Amino acid sequence: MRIGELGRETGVAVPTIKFYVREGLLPAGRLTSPNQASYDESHVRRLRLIRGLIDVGGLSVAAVREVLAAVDAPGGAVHKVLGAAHDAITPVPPGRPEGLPQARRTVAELIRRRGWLAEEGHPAAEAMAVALAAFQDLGQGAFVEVLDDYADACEQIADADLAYVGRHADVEELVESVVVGTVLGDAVLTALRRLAHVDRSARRYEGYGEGRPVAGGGADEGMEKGGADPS
Amino acid sequence: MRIGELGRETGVAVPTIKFYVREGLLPAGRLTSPNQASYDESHVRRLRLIRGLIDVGGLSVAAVREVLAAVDAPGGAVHKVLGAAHDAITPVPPGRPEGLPQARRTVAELIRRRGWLAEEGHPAAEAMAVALAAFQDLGQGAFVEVLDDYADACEQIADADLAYVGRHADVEELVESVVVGTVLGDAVLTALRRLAHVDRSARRYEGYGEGRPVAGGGADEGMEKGGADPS
DNA sequence: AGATAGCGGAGAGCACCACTATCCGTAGTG
DNA sequence: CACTACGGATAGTGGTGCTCTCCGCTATCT
Repeated sequence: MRIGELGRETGVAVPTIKFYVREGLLPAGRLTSPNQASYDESHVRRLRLIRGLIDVGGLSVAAVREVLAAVDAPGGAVHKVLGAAHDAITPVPPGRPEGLPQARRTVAELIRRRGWLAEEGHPAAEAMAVALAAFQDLGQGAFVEVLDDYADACEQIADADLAYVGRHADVEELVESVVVGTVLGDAVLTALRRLAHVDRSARRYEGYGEGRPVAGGGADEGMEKGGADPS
Repeated sequence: MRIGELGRETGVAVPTIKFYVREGLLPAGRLTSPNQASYDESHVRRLRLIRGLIDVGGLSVAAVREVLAAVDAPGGAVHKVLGAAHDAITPVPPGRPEGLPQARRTVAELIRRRGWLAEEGHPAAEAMAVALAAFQDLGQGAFVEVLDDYADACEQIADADLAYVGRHADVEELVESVVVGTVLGDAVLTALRRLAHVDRSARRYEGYGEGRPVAGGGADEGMEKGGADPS
């Protein structure tokens, strides 16, 4: 397969593919002549992953490069590889609010209370501390009172994620599913949270019946979970 | 208070404040002379909100403008105002994957199965469909099997959020707490999910004890939830 | 054999975004 | 009365994510 076909296959413009190769996101094709190269299914797969991380996950090109480096790393202990991938994924927002040290203590306390095996200085902990400090700055300091509800929910989600991800025998495949599950899973999770908000808000502030009852408007499709067939 | 003090108070550079005023994010100060204006606490508050949404929430300036427009809207029914704020917040990623129609059906089916009072075409539903289609494209179509676990968790979270937000009597205050809770809450939620992943992964792939036991390294702070004092 | 389309590689260019710098004339301040 | 800070406006900056252009070459069609 040549670059044009790769582009058609994935819906990515050819100059963009070249750009990704230059940027080290996508391996170059195998040269068959000094100026002809061939690409295979692994390129298609990798390119789709790149686009997914960028478009849906909202990652920057630089972040994608880091994530892919972690995915491709020779990989010692599974936990380490996953940790590296995780770190590459987790962004820590800028801004240094007033109450950061206090927020860090709140996070450390939460981790302790939960008995979580996580280091205090983990990027995610720092990101969370920044977010909590922002709540504080905005006069919403009481938000910490719902943290345990959030933590409960996150434990459930993490268990579900682990079970899902645990199916993969091959380590490389596992790492990729973790990356995808984490990054795209965030998108799904926030969208679901919005939908749940809409529902709860409708029930509370309308009168249980005013919102259009939903669905059923298009076709009588009876799709169950897991129904979509892979391409 | 003049612009310099406003800047010092919030940690935002004066030219940046001017920029926000030009962009319509922040109302101009009250002119006391043709070329002197005074700012008050509402400006401080609004500016902090803007920075929170941009830095922690990752919103663009344009998105912040929309959100604030919704917050400031004269507001009829509470549910409508919240809906407007919600829509302004929810981004729909670009990219049109192959399986989008199928993914939309999956989402509609989920909403129906859950009995959620949400419209099928809601931005969040669309965002979720895009994310699910991306999973499909990446060969992770089986992810739909954990959707109900995610939905369970989101219902709990939404209930906690509603209870938290429901304290506010004043409508404007309520809307702002919804905006903050939604945008910054996303940041907290994804960070917590990461931490839960780290914990579960450590328990599974290490041996329950290898990870550093966490916390306790800094001081013997005994902070309980809700402890941070507002500034 | 010749025409035509596509290719690999590399550099320059472009559009957008979120600021940031500069300038002007004026206002408040020690 | 010097001096800093201000409001308002315009122009410029740095980073990001592509996109364009050019080159000589190759594969394919007729």
